[in-house]
Amino acid sequence: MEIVQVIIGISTKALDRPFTYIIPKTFRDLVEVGSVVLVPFGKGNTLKEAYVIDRGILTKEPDYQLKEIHDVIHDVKVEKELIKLAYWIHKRYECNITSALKLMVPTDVHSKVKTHKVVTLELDQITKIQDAFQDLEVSKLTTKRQEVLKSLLTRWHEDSKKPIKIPLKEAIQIGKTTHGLLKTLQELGYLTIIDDEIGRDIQVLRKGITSQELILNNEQKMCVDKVACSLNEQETFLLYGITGSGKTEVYMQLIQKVLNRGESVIVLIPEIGLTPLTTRRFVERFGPVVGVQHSKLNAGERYEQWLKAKRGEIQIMVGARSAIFTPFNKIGLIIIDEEHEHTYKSEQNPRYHAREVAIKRSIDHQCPVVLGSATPLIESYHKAMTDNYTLLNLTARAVEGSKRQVTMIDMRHELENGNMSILSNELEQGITDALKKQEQIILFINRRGFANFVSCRKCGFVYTCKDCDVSMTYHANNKRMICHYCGYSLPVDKTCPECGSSYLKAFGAGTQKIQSYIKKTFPNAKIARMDQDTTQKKHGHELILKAFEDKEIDILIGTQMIAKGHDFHNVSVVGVLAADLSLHIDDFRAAERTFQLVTQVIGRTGRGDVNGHAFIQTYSPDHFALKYALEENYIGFYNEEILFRRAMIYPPFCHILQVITLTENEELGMRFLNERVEKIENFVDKEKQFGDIIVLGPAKAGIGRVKGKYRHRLLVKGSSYKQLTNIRKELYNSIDNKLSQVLQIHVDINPLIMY
DNA sequence: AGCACGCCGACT
DNA sequence: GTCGGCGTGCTC
Repeated sequence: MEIVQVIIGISTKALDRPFTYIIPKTFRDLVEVGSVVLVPFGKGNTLKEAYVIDRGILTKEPDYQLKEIHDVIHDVKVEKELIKLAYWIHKRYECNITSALKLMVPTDVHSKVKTHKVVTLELDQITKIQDAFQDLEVSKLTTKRQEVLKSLLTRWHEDSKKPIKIPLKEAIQIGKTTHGLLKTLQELGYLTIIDDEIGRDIQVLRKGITSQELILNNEQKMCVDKVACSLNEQETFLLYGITGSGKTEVYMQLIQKVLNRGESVIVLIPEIGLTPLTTRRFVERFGPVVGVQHSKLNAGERYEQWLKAKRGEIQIMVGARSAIFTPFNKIGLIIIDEEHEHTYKSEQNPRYHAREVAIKRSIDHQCPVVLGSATPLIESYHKAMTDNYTLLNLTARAVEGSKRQVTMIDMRHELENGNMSILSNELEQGITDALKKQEQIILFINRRGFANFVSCRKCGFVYTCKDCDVSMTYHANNKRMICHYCGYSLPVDKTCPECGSSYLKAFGAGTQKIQSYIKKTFPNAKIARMDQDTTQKKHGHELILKAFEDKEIDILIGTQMIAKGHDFHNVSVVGVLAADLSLHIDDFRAAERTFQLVTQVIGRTGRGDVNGHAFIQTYSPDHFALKYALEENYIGFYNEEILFRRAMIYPPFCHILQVITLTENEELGMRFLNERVEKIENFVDKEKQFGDIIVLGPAKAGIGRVKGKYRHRLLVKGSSYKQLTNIRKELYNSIDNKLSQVLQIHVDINPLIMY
């Protein structure tokens, strides 16, 4: 009897093992390793999707009744390489094999959202409708049909001379009608319903002009040549290239070489929503062989991209973290741009790091990996220094021309000189000058909302969230205090809720406050704000960025997201309003993160024809991270930071395991972690060879309470990843069903953000 | 994730 | 006595 081993598509501990099913005769030719099948499961025989991981012949009769495969999803199959990869992820990141396998298949494969139907009205159809309205006797338009067509026509702009396109669902809504009626109208020739295979996002991207290869400078040529030499083998390159050194062109010429060999390329970028320009450049160069994968695609669009990659209809996949699982037959190159970005590490199970997965896949495909950054992760640069990665340098600007100047402003002096405002005199003058010359300005503040916290100057009362241990942020647009951790909000009072005095005052500045201040100071400037609050809508990012690019905005104020690799040519002034904000956080990466951020912001200016000037406002001008960022000296920063990492034993000199417990009972979390520490110490003693384990904590986490749950943290440092894996296993095993109801844990090895 | 079994309290 | 609450355990 022919049988298969399958993994049931339910991510739970109890089902984290193979189950055996019989292959019915009808499916003999269809079922293979990697097939996705539907099987009856459990007492109720509910149909579940399952992944075939093995196929064979039944040798001995089991003591339970075998069931048969119910159906095969024949257009979906997971390649053997990716099944192996799932097992690797399962083992390395300690997640259910099911959730690892699910990474390999686009989500909702079976929800049948494979195509996206669109109602279109071509220009001649619109004319036909209009004629029909003139002569209702001859046309077969019932009142209902007329109404539907009329409502659809409201989407038409006469002067645009473009046909209408409306997603079917939307058309049904606006026409207050049904699919059936629209079909009738199609038969009568008033409209067309088509399968829009690819989402609109991608079509917009495709409309670009094609671009030509640029001429490389010597450094760039050397980079291309070096990587091109290893196209037949696994090698990891770290491409350290300062902003404006032309990394993207290096990527593109390498991609061309790989395409010429008939192989495929995966390009990872941190978050596509933030960098539509980068994506567009790939599409403009390589046209229809480029696929795009990101979080804003719907299930159908994602599935389409996945299939195209599988069928070889596309050869380049540009995407965020999850694009690393693109099912290409033969990968010839993997590129990870801005490799230091923390978005490459998944914050949910499976907590994989795309760089690690990339290197794993490159071994299977025997191809190079290129990690690119202007501010490589300290760990990565260290790997390059110790010959684990091959270092490639781009130290010269690819396009000579504009220059930039960087000024650090000591805000303590501003205060001494009587300037109490958020802007230093120098930066204010810089903005004034830039506005005069019709050049653009970017102001960066790493905090959204209006003010950091609101407090009473009489009694010291501070608005804090009722469920989280954090102060709440004032949002001016709706005059409410908002908790940025759970979203809880309160209307703000005129008087102190504690002592009734009228001395409530907002301290610290967020994007909103800066915006209102700038508006007052520069009343004639066009100002926009870009942060989580203004970009929630689907195309929020693109709209603001586009408006800025089209010079409809003079001053752009924003958080992190404006610091990413945008390429604006008319920006002459950038200001970091409070460079200290990220410096004093409780994380060993504070200095590194500040360096990255300031470097990135500085890199936003002086990109085109206009000379740039970056202003860095700080209360700690002597901090080494800021000093080196100002000098645009990564190597200097690395050399100093690596000493600190070595002395204090932090990555790359150890691995870190972080345990966060969430409990409603404050003591429980602490008690649990203390018990674990005892266990870990015993455990380590027994296996003397891993004697370098260092336990920090347990202690209340930096943010001690979120959404009403107490958070405790334990850190375990050690040189052996495997040993930390063992500790992680022990942690998971120490929680039974009962305990898991009152205590949740999050365990992560080498997290990029600690809190 | 479901579904059934089983052990308790509340009610006809 | 019976109905139904959900804690516990199993699923090829």
